[in-house]
Amino acid sequence: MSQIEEIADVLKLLGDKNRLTIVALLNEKELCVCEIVDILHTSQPNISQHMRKLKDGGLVKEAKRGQWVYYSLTVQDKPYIAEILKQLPSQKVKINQLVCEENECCS
Amino acid sequence: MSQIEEIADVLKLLGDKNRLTIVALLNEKELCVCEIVDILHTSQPNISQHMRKLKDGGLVKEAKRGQWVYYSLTVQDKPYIAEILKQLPSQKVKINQLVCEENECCS
DNA sequence: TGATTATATAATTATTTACTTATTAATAAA
DNA sequence: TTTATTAATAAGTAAATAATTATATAATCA
Repeated sequence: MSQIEEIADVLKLLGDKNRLTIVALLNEKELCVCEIVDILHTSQPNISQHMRKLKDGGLVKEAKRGQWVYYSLTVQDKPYIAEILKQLPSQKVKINQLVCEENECCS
Repeated sequence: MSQIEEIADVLKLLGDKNRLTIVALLNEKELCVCEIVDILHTSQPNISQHMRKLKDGGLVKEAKRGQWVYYSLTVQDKPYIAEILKQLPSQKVKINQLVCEENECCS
């Protein structure tokens, strides 16, 4: 695959509102699937499938701990993604809301 | 539309091999439709439709001169696109090949 | 004027995509 | 061991997308 094609595929991954929001969230801290489901208000299988695409595209990695799977960004090798992340609004509020509902998920 | 949604839409535009190549080409110099058709080896309507999407997304502008329509980039307001352009391989060779076949198109 | 060239638009098709629902697997807790 | 909880997978569906083919518009030129 050509270099342009590879970059186009990465941008296609980020060209989806839900996936771009997930990446913005993970830019604040690693999160487990159920936390992302909570924040994005969509179904667990939907998020699970988005995470697989992001993983296949090399943008995130997973770490299983207990019954939870935590995802984190692996975009250090792609400087243009850092620039995109700078443009995205802070997700701190959403992350903090999670902490306030600790008994709901992943606590 | 949210800020994340707007950026996702731009990235979706760039997340197509043909459109990303067009943007890389226009980063070298403005081009008319028939030149882009020549370089990308696809049909004129196909390119025309990609150009409309890029225009609707605010990434290019058009300038009609004679029977030709020249397109150029309008991405000054989006710094993250500059960073993406830096990662793309140079299109100078393709542009120069165009010049060598001057009697074919847009000459 | 009529022919040619450049581009856009319309309609169609095939493929891809995001999402839902249902099910499975794995871990943990009662 | 039964019951929850977390996450992944499979199957199905509806919508979006890229490309093709055919046609229309507009400018230039003989």
